[in-house]
Amino acid sequence: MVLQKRLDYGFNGYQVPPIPRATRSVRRRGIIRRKADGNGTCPFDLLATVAGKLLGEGESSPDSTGSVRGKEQGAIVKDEKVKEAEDRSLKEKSYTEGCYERGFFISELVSQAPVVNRSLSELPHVQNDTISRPASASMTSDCSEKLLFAKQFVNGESREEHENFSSKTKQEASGCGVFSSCTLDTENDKQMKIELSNKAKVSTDKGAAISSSKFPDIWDKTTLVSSDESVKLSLSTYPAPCRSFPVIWNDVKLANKDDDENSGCTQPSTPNKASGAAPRVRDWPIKKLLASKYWEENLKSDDEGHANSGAKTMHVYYNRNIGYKHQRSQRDFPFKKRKLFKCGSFSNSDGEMSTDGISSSPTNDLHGNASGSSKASSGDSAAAGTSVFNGGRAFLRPGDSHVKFRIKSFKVPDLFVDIPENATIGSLKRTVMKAVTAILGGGLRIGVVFQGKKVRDDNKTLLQTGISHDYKLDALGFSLEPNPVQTSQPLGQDCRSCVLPYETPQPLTRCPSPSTVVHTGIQQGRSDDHTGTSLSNFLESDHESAPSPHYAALEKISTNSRALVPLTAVNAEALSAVPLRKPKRSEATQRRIRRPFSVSEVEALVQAVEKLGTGRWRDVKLRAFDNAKHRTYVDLKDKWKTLVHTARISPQQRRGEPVPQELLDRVLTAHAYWSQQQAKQQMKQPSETYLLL
DNA sequence: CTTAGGG
DNA sequence: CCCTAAG
Repeated sequence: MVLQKRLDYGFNGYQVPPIPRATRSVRRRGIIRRKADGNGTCPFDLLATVAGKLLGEGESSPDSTGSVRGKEQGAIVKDEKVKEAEDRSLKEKSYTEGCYERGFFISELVSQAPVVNRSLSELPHVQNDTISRPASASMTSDCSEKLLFAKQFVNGESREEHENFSSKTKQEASGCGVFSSCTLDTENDKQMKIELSNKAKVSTDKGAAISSSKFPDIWDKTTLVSSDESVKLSLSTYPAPCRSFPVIWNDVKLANKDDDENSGCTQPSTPNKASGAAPRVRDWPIKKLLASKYWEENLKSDDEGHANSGAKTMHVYYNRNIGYKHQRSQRDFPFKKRKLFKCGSFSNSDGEMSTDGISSSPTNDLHGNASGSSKASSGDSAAAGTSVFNGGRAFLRPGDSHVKFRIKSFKVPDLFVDIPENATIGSLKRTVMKAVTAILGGGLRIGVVFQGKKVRDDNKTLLQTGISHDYKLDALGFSLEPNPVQTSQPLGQDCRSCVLPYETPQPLTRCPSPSTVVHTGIQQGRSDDHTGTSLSNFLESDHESAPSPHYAALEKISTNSRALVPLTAVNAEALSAVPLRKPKRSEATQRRIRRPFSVSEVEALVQAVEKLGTGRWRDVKLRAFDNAKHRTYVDLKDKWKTLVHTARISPQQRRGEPVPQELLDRVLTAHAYWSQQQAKQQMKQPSETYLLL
């Protein structure tokens, strides 16, 4: 019936001429303008009406009658106002929260020669996850990387404790969690016991001989100053040669908990900006630019120390490898990539091991450092990135020649977890699990340190090494190191590519030092992102979809595992100081979830397009999907595109929820009609312009 | 911000 | 769906 009716009208019914584009303000009142859309002259209106009656749907085409039309308009107009207001508030809120959630992560990577890229996807254990993560984790072999963990100081009380992470840094709750130093502890305190015969060989990788010193640090500290708010970022960096994989999980520390009373971070809703009102999104670009300027300048001039004059200071984790003394100049090879997730630093020189990792457990370690908290230890030990064993203990078994080791726990490499704020706890767990699994699965190998020295010779027996049943208990240690990349490493360089759970390599616009790259990442809620881009994403994120207690998640985890240390969030100002990063879709920017159009939606879309044409998606959106926040006009446009395509292909080739042929026919019909209209318009336009000229 | 298209 | 060039 319907079809028949339509045929009756043919295309002659398409009388609705495209409405000339109006200015935005006018457009806002689009509904009014729509009045001009032929009073029911549109064949589709009639069709709809007829169809509606036939189907008993009542009024399926409000536009068919003036009265109904009027109602609709009024309603829409009103709704729009409300909506706009709501949107505004929503956006603002989002923005605020976004700033809050944002983490700040800067890493610099300098690489050299052979580049070995390794993407997570290559790792069997790592699968696409719900968390947004960098496209691919890539690492350069033989590279050194700098990583800057920025911590934000809220009240200018930052202390220049370069070596102390646990300084009273003000943190903000951020979506990013830096797991610094989380001991992988076997559940229930089970311990790993390894029993080896004295003849067993110590297996270590010899190749790892490149010294980190090869990549002198170019700048240890830098200060970032955000232009408008005088926020300063004191950044410290440490070289992180790939060869060493930092295995560190600091105790989880919830962003604001201990030292953040002032930051008010715990309350997401409280903007942490000193300036007060959150900057408008539009200001971003400018701010970013300005900030970048400062940034660069500061990088150059602030090598020696942070100019800590700003009221607010971004503190950065400072990781310095011990014995790292080379000149920066040596480090000017082109960098290849940077990633959000930094490959931890690890002292390369043999002796350094001993000073590095410290077990988070109070237990006396081999090093006897017994540094109280892991956190402190990680902070204290310059090579924070270091991974080290802890609790290595030997059991002596008088009778035999076997040596028993009790490895209480291994530290895990730094992990950068970026997860939408509304992700579930479960997904967070999975995310962390995957990251850990990825690392443990293939990216690690064991290093052996004996009496403060790294035992490189895999062929030596324990006995030869001195690890006998009567060796000093505290002399042996193990470390987790990045696994060398099997495939590439022709030169035998020992810079193992790090397995990066999350990556964020990106061409930097430019860096102060030729070889240095500062990579920053800012986390974004739900829509993640480490960049400004994310902000917009964040704002646009669909709050309806899956809101989840982000903080709660962090809290919970931290409480349970004490492994979460949210990356210091950066406030708006701080964010603005993160310019070096090309807004290229940040890691965090996760793709919106796919939401197949339902038949009813298609119906609505078709109907709207029949009436409005194919060039007014915004109006289509307003008309038919005004309350479907997740459907943007671009989405509608895309859907129409696919619909047209679908209608043209054979039913067998179609996938997904089948769309009624009837609708597809209408699609083709309407598409053909409007295409023709468009063509006509184009024909006319030129001539008119021509005439005018 | 919207459109229009390519990816 | 995303990304972007254009307008």
